[in-house]
Amino acid sequence: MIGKQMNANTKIDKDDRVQFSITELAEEFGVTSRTIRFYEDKGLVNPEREGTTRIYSRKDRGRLKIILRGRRLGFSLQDIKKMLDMYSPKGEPTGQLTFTLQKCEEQLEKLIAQRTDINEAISELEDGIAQLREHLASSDSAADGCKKTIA
Amino acid sequence: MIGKQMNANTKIDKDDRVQFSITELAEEFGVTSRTIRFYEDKGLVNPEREGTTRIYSRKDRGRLKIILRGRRLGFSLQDIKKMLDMYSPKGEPTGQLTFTLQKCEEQLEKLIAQRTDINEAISELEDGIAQLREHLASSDSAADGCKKTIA
DNA sequence: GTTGACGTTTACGTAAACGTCAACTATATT
DNA sequence: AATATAGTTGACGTTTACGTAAACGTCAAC
Repeated sequence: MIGKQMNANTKIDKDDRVQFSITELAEEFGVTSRTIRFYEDKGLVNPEREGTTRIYSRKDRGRLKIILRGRRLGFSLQDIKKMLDMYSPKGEPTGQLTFTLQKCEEQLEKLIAQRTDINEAISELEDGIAQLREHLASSDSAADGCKKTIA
Repeated sequence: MIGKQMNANTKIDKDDRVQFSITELAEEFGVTSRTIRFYEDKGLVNPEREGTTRIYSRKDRGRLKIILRGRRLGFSLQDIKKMLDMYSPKGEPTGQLTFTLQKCEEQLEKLIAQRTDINEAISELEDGIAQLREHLASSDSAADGCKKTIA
């Protein structure tokens, strides 16, 4: 196995690790190994191989971290791939930074717009709930009022 | 056509209409007619037919309104269907009201959770953007810092 | 020498909410 | 009659991010 220990005097402590197996990373990041392989399919990671088995370096692990953060922030895998791709050839990261910055700003706007929508929806729902409660309180056969609340 | 006028002295003004064509409703609600037919496929509306042509009553129009509001509020078509279904057999709307109320409360919670997530994402993004701007301001070959910001 | 844990590939399945044809019908106008 | 306009059905396509078998390899442990 990769994740245990190489031999008796190679003491390796959790975070100084150099190699990781797919399930280790999967567990660490709370995803399935299928997910990680999927990211590979999409060209987001490229671990070494020992035979057919994937071996992940710390760089790979870092990329995974970035990928998952990107997902949390709502980026598509495509966008994340672009950011990652533009990053790798070192030298002039300005282009990449600009690109990433732009994507971030776009995403920020999207999120703000979403928040606005959600806030409106929340208000509407709160109103609707209040009205539903009224109807339930005075529950006779006030069937018509419902139309005007939610459904 | 249905939407124009029946004859010279049947003057019908926009909102007092009794019948609507599919494209009228589509335009009014900003969806495509395909969408409306899709809702029918899913059992959410059931317009009359004149031959094969769909004729929408004001009730149908009302249902559409509800459907679209439901969508805006983030309900699934399935949920909307249930609310609508439970409503139709008049008599004791209490069950339906309770159901709808419950769904609304669930949805409200979901939305609040979403808002929380989005707010966090927004914060992260704002921080990230700020850092990216810094890096771009002092753009030498500070390629390593990027990892710690976004990508 | 078998068990079990872990790994692999290939490939089809899923969910939601429609979009996009294609091919046809019906009505109305020119 | 021919064209224009609006409507219809049916079926397949789209998107995203994986899930879920199937069928098999590998390696250490018991």
